[in-house]
Amino acid sequence: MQSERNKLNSIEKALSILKVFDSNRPYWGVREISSHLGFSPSTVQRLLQTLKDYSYVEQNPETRQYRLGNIYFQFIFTLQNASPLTETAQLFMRQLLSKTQETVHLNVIDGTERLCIDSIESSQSLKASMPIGSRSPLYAGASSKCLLAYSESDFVKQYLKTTKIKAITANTIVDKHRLLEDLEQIKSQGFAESLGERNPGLGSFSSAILGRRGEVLASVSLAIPEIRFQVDEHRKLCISELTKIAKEISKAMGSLGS
Amino acid sequence: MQSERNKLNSIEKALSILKVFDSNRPYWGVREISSHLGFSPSTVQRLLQTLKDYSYVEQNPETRQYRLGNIYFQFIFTLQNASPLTETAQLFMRQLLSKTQETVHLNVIDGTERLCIDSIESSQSLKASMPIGSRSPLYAGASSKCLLAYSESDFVKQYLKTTKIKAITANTIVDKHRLLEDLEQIKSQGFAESLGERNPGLGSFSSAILGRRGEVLASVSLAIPEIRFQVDEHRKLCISELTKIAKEISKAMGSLGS
DNA sequence: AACACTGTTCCGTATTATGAAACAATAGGA
DNA sequence: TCCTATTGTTTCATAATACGGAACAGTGTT
Repeated sequence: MQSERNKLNSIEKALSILKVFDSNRPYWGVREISSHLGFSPSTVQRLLQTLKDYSYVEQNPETRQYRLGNIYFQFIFTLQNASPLTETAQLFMRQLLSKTQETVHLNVIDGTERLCIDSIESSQSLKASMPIGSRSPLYAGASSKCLLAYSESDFVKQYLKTTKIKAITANTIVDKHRLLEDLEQIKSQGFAESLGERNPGLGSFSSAILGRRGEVLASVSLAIPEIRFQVDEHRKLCISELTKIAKEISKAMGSLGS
Repeated sequence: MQSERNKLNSIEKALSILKVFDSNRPYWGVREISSHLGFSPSTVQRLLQTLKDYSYVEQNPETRQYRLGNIYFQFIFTLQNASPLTETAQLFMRQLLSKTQETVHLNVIDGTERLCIDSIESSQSLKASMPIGSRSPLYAGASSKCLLAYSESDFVKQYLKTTKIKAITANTIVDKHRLLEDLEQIKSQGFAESLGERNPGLGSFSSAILGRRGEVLASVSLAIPEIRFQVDEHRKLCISELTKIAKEISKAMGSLGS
């Protein structure tokens, strides 16, 4: 792949430039990007200028360095208002928050990862955080396992075959057979559960949202601090409210029910 | 400018294509975009293909139509974790939510509009909503007026000269002199206030976040349903907590204080 | 079966993106 | 103060590549 030396057209170059901006390195100079990507400074400069004109990047007038622009907020706004999923899910997610007082989030499969596409945080002092845009591998955490459990078996097989499971915490399920058993249990009981598979001290319940043809569209989840996750009464409340609301969203999305 | 018929390079064309996707029209076909923008179908097709490779758009395998992709969640994640503003503000915003139980949001000036870049929603049954990415003109609503009040006077003059104020609701301040008086009052009392200037039944308080050189970086705001906005005790609590926290964020951002 | 739509591919040409080099502006030493 | 080593930015001749008309390949309708 990389032997094909930079067979990129101008669009690909522009998009590659946008990709270099991340949390670790939000600010970049022209020549930094140039040497990082192997494009000439003038090319980088010209592309950045265009991207700047369209608000995809901003330039600090003092340091002259570039960072991401504000246009992405627009796209998120569109995604959350135009996607039938997010739109209908939001009402129900709020209900779930008010009933459980725990952080509620919505997740989809993106490539081979779970992607959080919406999140409403608990207002308790001790609560789990789950920012929009956060990702995790599909084998760790209730939301991930739930998405995987309801995926087509071909996809699951392929995924497990090509994925090397790395323990993120001591509780991550690293054995593929145990994981498969877990997926079966999730389907039979209607929800996924995890404790500290990704973050120590953090528990989670998750239930699937299914579409018209029974395919998995997303998973709704509750992220719960361990101290409350262990309280039996609270567990029961969370599980029952969560599964109830997941069914309601599924219905609203056209699912025919089980 | 517009007489220069479509003097767009390929990048500009690609970015123009992305712009057609909005809440009103989230799904587009190749030829629809083609006739909408005046680019040839083959050009649109080729550009969409590239954008698809980089997750900027997705294609529905059945309808073959295109919609926005998932990459924007990544950018938002970066923006919220790499921007010193959002990062430091978030902790304080949560404190403000738990003390007032009202929806807290963070806003910046983007062009000639207020742009909401972060939001934590109240978990009360009756609460104001303020989605990330939402916008309003700089003359309506507490958050907007607050941003304007602390902007450089040259900018304010220029803005008022070039802007035609349209009443959004019956309560929108349409008189420029009254607006200027309001801005003065905001600066002297340290917070902005509005009731139903943009949405009937919705009140709001807002306070400015200032940077090292005293320039306005953002505004933190509370969005409050009118029924609670009118309760004197609650008003006092909200105002005092809001102004306190705005000062703390400003301090954390390097402001020298007044 | 013919038609009217889609999205997609092909291909020769002319537009346009390209990178070396020059320019401009800044900061830090000596 | 001058020199150097950095920046970001502009220029320009040339080579590369983006372009659109036309053809292709599906789909659903008439």
